[in-house]
Amino acid sequence: MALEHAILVSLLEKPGSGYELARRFDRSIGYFWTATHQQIYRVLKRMEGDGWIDVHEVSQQGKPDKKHYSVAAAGQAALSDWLHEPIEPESVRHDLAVKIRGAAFDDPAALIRQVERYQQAHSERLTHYLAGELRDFTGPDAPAHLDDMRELQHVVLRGGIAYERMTLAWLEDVLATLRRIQAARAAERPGP
Amino acid sequence: MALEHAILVSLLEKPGSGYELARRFDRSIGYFWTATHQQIYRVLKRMEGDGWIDVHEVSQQGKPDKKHYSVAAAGQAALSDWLHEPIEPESVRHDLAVKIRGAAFDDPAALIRQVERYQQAHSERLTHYLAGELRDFTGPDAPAHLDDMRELQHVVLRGGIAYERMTLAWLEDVLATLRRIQAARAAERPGP
DNA sequence: CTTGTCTATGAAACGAGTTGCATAGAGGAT
DNA sequence: ATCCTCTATGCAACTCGTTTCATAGACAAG
Repeated sequence: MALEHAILVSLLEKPGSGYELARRFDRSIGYFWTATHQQIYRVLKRMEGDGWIDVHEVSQQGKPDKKHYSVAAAGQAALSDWLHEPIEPESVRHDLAVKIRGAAFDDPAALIRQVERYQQAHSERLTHYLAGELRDFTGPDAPAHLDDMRELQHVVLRGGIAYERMTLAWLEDVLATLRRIQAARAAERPGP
Repeated sequence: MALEHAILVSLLEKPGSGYELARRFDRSIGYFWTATHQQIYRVLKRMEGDGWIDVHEVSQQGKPDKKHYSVAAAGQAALSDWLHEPIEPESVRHDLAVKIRGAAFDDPAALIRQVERYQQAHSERLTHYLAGELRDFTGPDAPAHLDDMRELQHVVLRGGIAYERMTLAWLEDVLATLRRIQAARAAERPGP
């Protein structure tokens, strides 16, 4: 029920087309809210109908026409209302936690391999976040004075970085636990 | 697509009825995978049809009859297959991150209040996790030797604890940032 | 010259998740 | 007596998210 609001924020940060929004949802905003182009186009249409956003069609040469969206007054108001609502607890859905508990009833070896892959993916994501932070917020090219918008983007990014670091530390714990169990089982039923 | 698997794990840990599962999804398993009783009953029916779980109806006195489920061989196999699949990256959906970035375009005061409430909710959850850890895994009443199942439950709980601690630290950062912005705006446009 | 990628939008169908409602007896509270 | 909560299951309607397919021109690689 909040994709609308994520789109409003993204359009306030920078107006653009549905296509452009879809690419942003693969990057910055997308680290905290995923959406496919299908969802985005559908919701944009509804938001336009509700008067939350304004459109104007832009003819381009060599490329298809695009619809340029920007936030209307009603959209600003809707966002403001939403910001005043209580923050709902995230609805969690962690495959990994379920799989770890499932490993008690199966050979842990397969899961260990998957956790190692997962660990690498998170490690890469951390590297990516840190590069982005250096580039946009703390590096030599970053503006000396950050405006509110960028300050807030930065604190969200810091949250992502903290999350990745915490996850990587925990994954070490998980791997150690899985390997300990694997070793204990091997000792119980020794091979030839 | 993985509620089936969460149910399989929960039933392997302890067989029970749909109602009992629904309550577990409000507690232990529910911290990593949420589900309502509606979803659970629907999926249980499908799993029964697929031969993943066995049922036997239990008459009770003073209470409605219940259907007692346990995992069948086909269910064990399905879980094993799933554990061998790659771990998919969590699909993230953080209201709070979107709201923080939205605060650039609105008065931060309202959001500050909501973040403070949210902080308290996470603080309570951490306390709750720590009490559970003491009770079930490290306290005087905990069994001296933890079996694999409980070892793995414990490492998942440690993940939850690490997550809450990380979140609380980050929320302090968020509040400091929001307050700084609020103060800067007040200084720019001073009141009477 | 065919295949593939990028920009740009959209329809249609399906599957997952949410919300509201219904039933029904036991037991406790006011 | 009446209301509320707990146990226990389920239907129906709805919204949200995912997947597959379609169009269409520009441009680069092989």
